[in-house]
Amino acid sequence: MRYSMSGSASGEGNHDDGGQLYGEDDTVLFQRPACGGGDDVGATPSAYSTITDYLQGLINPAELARPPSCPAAGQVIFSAAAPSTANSSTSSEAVAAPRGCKGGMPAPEEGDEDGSADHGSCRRDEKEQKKKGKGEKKARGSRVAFATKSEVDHLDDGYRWRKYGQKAVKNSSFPRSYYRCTAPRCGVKKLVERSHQDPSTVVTTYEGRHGHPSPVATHRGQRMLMATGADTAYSLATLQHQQDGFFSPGADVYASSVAHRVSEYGGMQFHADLLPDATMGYQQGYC
DNA sequence: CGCATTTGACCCGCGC
DNA sequence: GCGCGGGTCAAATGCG
Repeated sequence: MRYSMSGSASGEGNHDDGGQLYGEDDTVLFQRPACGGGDDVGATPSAYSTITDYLQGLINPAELARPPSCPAAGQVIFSAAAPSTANSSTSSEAVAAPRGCKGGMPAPEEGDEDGSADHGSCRRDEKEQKKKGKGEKKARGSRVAFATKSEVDHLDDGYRWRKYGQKAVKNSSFPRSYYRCTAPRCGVKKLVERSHQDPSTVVTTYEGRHGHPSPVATHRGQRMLMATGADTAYSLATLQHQQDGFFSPGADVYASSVAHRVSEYGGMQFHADLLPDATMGYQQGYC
């Protein structure tokens, strides 16, 4: 409960130049195109337009793994990253068991008890096991990255996260934060970092899938209400623009504090180079 | 007091 | 084999 609702998330207001798609080394930088001249929210958004959607299992990473023919406009940029290695892309979207790790990295559904395991003589073994579990570093489950314009690093996506680490990453002046879902038996992790190319962009990479409902959603009783933060707010704002009435007035109000700011910004970027494992990335509204 | 965050240390994989 | 970088652990600390 310590996580404050980051409804204060807001766009910076500096528009992307947009319209470009260029590579840097092996990376691909997707940048928002003008797409329809300013108000690019004309297209019908995908039903899987938000981080929340993904977290709720509405987005199938396998779906993300293949470029959409024409993604909807004005949504959160996200990319799916198959658990591929730098040298091999043999893994599919399915969670790959860590090499030789006994028991391996527990699947999110199985949970790792979030460190609730008994402390004692076996701690070392546990540690080693977990360390070995890092073997899955290159053979992870599905990863989906979202790039979001936000001032706050940790966007509230409706789930409760516990920060377990922070590291300075190479080629970036911003640290990367590591979060784990606090729900018992849920091993979902997320990495949050700012784009070194656009500090106003927060790249959130989700790893694994929640096997439980969002606490916020449960509390509010509405799926869309799980959506907070600029990312989803942006989507909501987009929906508002379309006046499709998809979400409830409650959700409208809930997100409006940030949505209007984000929507007027409207620019998001996805930096593939922040996601080494990313096999694809696209920005909705690119068509 | 309980829980989350911070932060230095540690481990592992990978490239050279 | 060694060094680098990423990811994780866990004790210390902070906060409500």
